[in-house]
Amino acid sequence: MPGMHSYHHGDLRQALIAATETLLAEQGPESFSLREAARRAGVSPAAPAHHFGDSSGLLTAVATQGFEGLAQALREGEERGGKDARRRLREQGIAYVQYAIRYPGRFRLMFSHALLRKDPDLQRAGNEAFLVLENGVRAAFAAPASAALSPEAWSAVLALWSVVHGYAHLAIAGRLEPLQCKPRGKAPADVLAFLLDRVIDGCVPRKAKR
Amino acid sequence: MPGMHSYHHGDLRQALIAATETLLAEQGPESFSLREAARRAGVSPAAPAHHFGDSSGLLTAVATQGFEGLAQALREGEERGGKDARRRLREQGIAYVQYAIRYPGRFRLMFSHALLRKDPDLQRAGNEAFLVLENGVRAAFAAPASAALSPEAWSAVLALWSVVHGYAHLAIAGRLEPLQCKPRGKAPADVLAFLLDRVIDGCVPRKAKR
DNA sequence: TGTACATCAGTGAACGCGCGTTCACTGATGTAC
DNA sequence: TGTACATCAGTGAACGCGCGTTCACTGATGTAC
Repeated sequence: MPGMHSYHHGDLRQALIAATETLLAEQGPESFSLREAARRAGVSPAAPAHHFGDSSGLLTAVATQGFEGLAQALREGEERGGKDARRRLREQGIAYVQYAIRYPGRFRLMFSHALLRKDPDLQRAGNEAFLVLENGVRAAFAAPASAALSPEAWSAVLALWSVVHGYAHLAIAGRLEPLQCKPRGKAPADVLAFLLDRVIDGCVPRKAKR
Repeated sequence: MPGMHSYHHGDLRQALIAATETLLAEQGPESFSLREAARRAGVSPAAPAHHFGDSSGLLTAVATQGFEGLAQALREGEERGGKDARRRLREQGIAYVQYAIRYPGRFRLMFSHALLRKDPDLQRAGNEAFLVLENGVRAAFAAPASAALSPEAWSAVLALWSVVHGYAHLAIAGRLEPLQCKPRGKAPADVLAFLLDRVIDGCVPRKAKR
């Protein structure tokens, strides 16, 4: 019954995840505390243990959802790129950076190895996101779905991941703000798009053989 | 007099910085504690306050030295590249990643905005490192030292910084290990060099007009 | 050269704090008969 | 439909911990005369 105060919460699991997201958005993963999350969810400090074991269990669940959301964002971005494989890669890259900037705390948590458990769900979600990129490059190299990628294709995967990951971190850390006045007359979004096109130029063949 | 136990330490300031470096190497910046640093330096918990004010003061001093070391490493790397401007850029990028991998805790601290003070020395040291990259790109574009860089050149600066920064973070976070078996027959160092060359191909003109 | 004194780096005890986790418990829910 | 009981989500008080910072102090150093 909604609105009722009851001894049992109903969906404390999701409520704790939501509270954690709020905390991450406010202060980042380093200063997260299990007690504060419980407080935000209106529940005693011992309650989370029933659902997540300990602090890292809750954070791992949040990071897992984070990777699922990232994979989804990448797929949507890719779709926005239309039919051209290289254009699809560019849009996927933009989506990666936008996701990181929109959810900086969540994004940083997702790569904060020390705070997370080794967990099969987390691993799966991480791989899922990575596969979107890998398949995007696969398409751009016109490589068959089952075969191993060529060293050049792997290099493209790594370069693209590195460049969006680095750009995202620099943006989140506020390192790009002092530079944004320098390339005059370009909106920040255009800067990233142009930059990605240059990297793709260098790493992905313009004409894939069919 | 060396070896003497004396009421005054002699060079507590550097000793605390050294102790902090040890802690950073062991556990990363998140779990740094001022008390532990004092303990390692063999000094009471209140002593650091005399030299650094508070915790963030000490960390800021360490980060400042870190940026100075990075700038130095970039210059040395660049030198290793010989005369060709594009080759120099590549070696500079390799040096960036190597520095991050060699000192992961220090490197992460340097970009942990929340732990550091706004400090003119820190700012200066950060700019110094950035200028090494900017000047490297300037040379590759054959741009005069005083003029503003073209949008294309700025894009190259951003792309190169992003790619090495992202690669470094992914490597530190252990995200690249599972991939290292995939591009068969390439040593990790060669992978990075090849990747950087591709990015430089895309961003930096092959023939600079003189 | 000797003495008085200011300076200030380092002491160590104490403060209050928020934390993660434990524990015996309580009370709502759902199932077996 | 009603009753007994097992289950288990959530309570709230308590634990011990390490932390950053404060405070009045102490003792070595260096300078003025």
